[in-house]
Amino acid sequence: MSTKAALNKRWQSGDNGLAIERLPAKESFKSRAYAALKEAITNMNIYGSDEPLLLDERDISERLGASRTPIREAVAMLEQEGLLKAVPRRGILVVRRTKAEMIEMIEAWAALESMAARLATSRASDEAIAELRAFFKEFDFNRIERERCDEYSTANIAFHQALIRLSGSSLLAAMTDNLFFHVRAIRHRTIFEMDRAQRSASDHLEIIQAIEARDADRAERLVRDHTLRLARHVESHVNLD
Amino acid sequence: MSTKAALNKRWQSGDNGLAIERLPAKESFKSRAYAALKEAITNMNIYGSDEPLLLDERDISERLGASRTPIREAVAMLEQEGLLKAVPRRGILVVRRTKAEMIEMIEAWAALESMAARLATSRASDEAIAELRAFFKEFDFNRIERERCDEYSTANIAFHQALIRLSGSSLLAAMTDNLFFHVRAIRHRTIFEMDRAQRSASDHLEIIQAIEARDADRAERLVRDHTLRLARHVESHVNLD
DNA sequence: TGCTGGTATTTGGTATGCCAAATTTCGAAG
DNA sequence: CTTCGAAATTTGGCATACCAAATACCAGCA
Repeated sequence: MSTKAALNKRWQSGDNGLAIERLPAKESFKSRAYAALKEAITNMNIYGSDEPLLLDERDISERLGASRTPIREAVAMLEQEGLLKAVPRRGILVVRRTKAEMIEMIEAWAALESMAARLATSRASDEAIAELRAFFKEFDFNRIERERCDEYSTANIAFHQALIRLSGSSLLAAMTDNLFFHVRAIRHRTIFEMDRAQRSASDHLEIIQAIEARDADRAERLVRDHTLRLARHVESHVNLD
Repeated sequence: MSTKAALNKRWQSGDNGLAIERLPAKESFKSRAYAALKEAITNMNIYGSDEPLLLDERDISERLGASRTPIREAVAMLEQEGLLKAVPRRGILVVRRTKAEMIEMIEAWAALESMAARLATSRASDEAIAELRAFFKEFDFNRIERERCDEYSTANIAFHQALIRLSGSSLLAAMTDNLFFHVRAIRHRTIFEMDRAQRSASDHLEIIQAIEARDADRAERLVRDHTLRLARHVESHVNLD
């Protein structure tokens, strides 16, 4: 290979075993705006009122100290993610999910997490599963009593996330994280209802036992039914729209 | 309500029974660029070579007859979707999935479609299921022989999409569509291998029968195993990376 | 007082231009 | 002929300006 040719493909596959990555390169305004907006939306009580929640590009760009361009790119990403919706000449509004959509999300969650449980039974190490059990101990009813339900809900989801990570599939983790984001958004309105359906510590214990026993079918079924039960609960007890 | 107050909430809920929608409002360059780029990427033989596939903002904006701004927003969306990756001072490259990622996608697909099958058994009408069977007839082995495998693969995926739509969940449909996009991308390289694992018409027939019999557990299991079989096949017979 | 029409303002969409980082070019040195 | 490095070029990130559509405001009329 001539020198010239070598130069021309300088970074096409420079894989010579050297395990170094491109250095962090301070993240762009676009990325920072994306993170800031997502964070802001997360901490927003989306379902607290019925008024349309709308943002203003110029206001955001001012507050973040950047021009509108990177903000608009961040908004485009969040729009793709389904969190925002830019309406021409109106504003950028935070999307509210309907009850039907929320139920679909919980069903998708049930699908993904039950698959994760199945995969975990054949892939997770005993040690990793043990960590799950240790994690589970934190879901002590005593804690539930004395801590804010809001925090408990967060911890509850963390348990499910830990379970999903046992599958070793980063895709299942990513997909459910996105679903959890939306489901968590209605916690302000439905925290009490949802927790009642979700905090069945016995369910969690059974799930862990099934995974420990490497019983794929049982683990999958328990997780699926556990989450589908939440879906049915939301269907009959939660009021959105 | 005063006139002023009425004006202030003019479009919050102007629902007075008049069944007219906001007129189409010609889609923005951003949307068109997004569609055009996605279309282009779809028709691209992503795994046909090992060279990095990179795009150029200025070139694209020229060819689409728009400025770089809307193109950049479209790219940001496709980046969020995982199809592109903009690398500063390098270019916008089309993301290639590793074999491990591809397997994770097929597993997620198995999770979502098996849930769809379960839901379909309790929600789909007999008529809708019948349509599925009619659709299935197109998957005649004779056709397989005489048509291009490429087209067959597309039709095969269409069958799975039809099944998923039976669930009535547009979310499951959307999530799997996205997965199918990626899985289809490697068809050029692995079409023969993948079809061998997927074209088991008998599997499809059994699935339909299970749904017709409203046997949720069986339908779910058949769909799951059918797709997980593809995952294992890809794992052992497909060469990526 | 209440409604109407016109005007000023707001707001997202798009085009342009500049900048810094990274690459490529290319000529001089060895 | 290879190597080296500085200049020229390329390329994405960002800021700014302008536009058209839609809204908000307000004067004027009934």
